[in-house]
Amino acid sequence: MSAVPKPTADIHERLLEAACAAFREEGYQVSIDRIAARAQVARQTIYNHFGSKEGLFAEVMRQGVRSILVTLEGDGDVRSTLLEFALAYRAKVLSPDGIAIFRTMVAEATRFPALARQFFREGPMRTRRGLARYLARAMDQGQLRRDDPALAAKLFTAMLADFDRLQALFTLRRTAADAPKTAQVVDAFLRSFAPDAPKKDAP
Amino acid sequence: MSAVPKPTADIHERLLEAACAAFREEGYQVSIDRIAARAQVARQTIYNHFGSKEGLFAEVMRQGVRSILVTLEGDGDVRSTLLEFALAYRAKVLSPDGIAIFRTMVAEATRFPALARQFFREGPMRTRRGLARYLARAMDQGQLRRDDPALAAKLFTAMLADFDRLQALFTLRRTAADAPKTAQVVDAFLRSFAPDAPKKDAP
DNA sequence: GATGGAGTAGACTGCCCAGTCTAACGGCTC
DNA sequence: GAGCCGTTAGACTGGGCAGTCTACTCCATC
Repeated sequence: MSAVPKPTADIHERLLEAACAAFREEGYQVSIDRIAARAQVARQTIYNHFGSKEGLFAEVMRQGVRSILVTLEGDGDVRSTLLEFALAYRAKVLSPDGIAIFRTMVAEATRFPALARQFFREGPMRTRRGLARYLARAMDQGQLRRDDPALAAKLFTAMLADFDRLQALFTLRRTAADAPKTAQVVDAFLRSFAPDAPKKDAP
Repeated sequence: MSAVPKPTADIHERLLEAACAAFREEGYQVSIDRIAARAQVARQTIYNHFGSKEGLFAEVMRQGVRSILVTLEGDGDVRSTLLEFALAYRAKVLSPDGIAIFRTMVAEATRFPALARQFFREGPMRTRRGLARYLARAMDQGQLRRDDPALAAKLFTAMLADFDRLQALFTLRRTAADAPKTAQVVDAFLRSFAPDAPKKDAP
């Protein structure tokens, strides 16, 4: 099995996976040889498929950001919709993969400025825009106080991830992304963006 | 002046400064030779002073985290105290230096786990604890709703920095840390943590 | 069974780097 | 002026790495 693991077609896939794991564990400075060994592939094969180390890295990061994306579906009430999103968002962003991709992209942003911008657009910005659209609708329907939806989305995602991400990045310990904590954050957000005054159904 | 810039005593300082700038601009992988050239010093001198590249790096990062710290003094009302803190905090954390130190420490946290932990303790944790103490007092005095001060501090610092920091890290453009935006965040925080109900002086 | 495409092993080039070592320099004190 | 200390320039060691090149092996197709 270790002698003949070559269905010859999905070598590309295998290579991407190996490179992904290697870059996550060791950063961009991992050597091509180590990636090749990991994928059980000759070094030259990597150059055949991706042209250069930079090409491989770019492909891996583009794939990585997609794997972290979270979308939100809004059918229930605002709180449960936001809570569901919050749980999924934290699960992705604080996962070992999410932290590793974040770390690697931060580290290499100055070396690959275009890639870093793309990462930002297709990661944080995309999430924020989707969330802002939802919040805008909720504001229109009077379920949230009228305010800048983009600002609200920024603040919400910030509250969900920031401190725990710092902790994971620097202490290298996985953060316990437990549901009660997440609910606390959702409620703190809702308190700040609740509709102005309950004049209609309260005295 | 460039031929004899050697007061022979503060070579140590000059070295630290040069290393600081070099690490910020190029990351840990900057070569010792480049740092030496920058400080106009022989390579051997670096080893005399710091023992190794790692020793120099550790010293630079420890100094860096201190330079970013923000303390808060609470004499005025809550809002103006928090606003003052918020402005100072954003100015430090989103400054080119703040972003560069953050980037470097994130990138090297796996190589220097002990240093990264120290960074976290003496940076984000310290700030959060100071802020939490202040918030706890404000809660005791009824100026803020009773809640977990540590959580409130986490959320506040998150709202202040997170999204703009991402933007700076990935797009490499400096974020406009303008005062109105900061005030918006402070007010969003205060809305969420305002005292429960104005039962005393309102009907 | 010849051809060609994809993969492989490994040698090789050219480069960079951390850290050590040596010999010399300059200033300081006694 | 002898001795010492910190500094300096540069050679040197030992190592790693990206990317190229060559010679070879499969394997599928025709």
